[in-house]
Amino acid sequence: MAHWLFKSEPDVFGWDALVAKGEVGEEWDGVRNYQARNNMRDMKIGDTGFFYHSRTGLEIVGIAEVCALAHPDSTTDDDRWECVDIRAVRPFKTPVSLDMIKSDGRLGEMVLVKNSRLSVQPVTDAEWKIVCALGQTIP
DNA sequence: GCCAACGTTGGC
DNA sequence: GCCAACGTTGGC
Repeated sequence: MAHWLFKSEPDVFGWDALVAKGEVGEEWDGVRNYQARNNMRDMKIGDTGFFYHSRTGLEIVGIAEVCALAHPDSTTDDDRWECVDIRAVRPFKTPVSLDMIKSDGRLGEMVLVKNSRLSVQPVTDAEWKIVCALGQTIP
């Protein structure tokens, strides 16, 4: 099972908003970047991903899972753009801040550090375990 | 709110 | 096909 990271500005759509969507989850629409789209095309049902608050917050706050495979983005007629649906799984007991990630030598290769602009990122198994441990959360 | 970094666009 | 100009993102 692969792991990912979804970024969102909490002022626009934060963790609480995802939790409020419950089992049905939320269409992760609005992504207009090929790398991010390709990552979503690679996702399988049940893949899990970190939920990261960008711009305000700057921390990973919980774990989400993919509950619908990539499908056309309903917010555009442009058929290049696709998205998955995700739903909240569990919050982190302790949010893991960008500072914590940057100061942990084992996480220096995370895409979040290397290419912070990419809004949907892959996360390696090793990174997944380390961040979950930092967040005091079951992987 | 600023601005560096990045991706995309479009003129040539 | 190159690359300058532009728009957007996100950390600070």
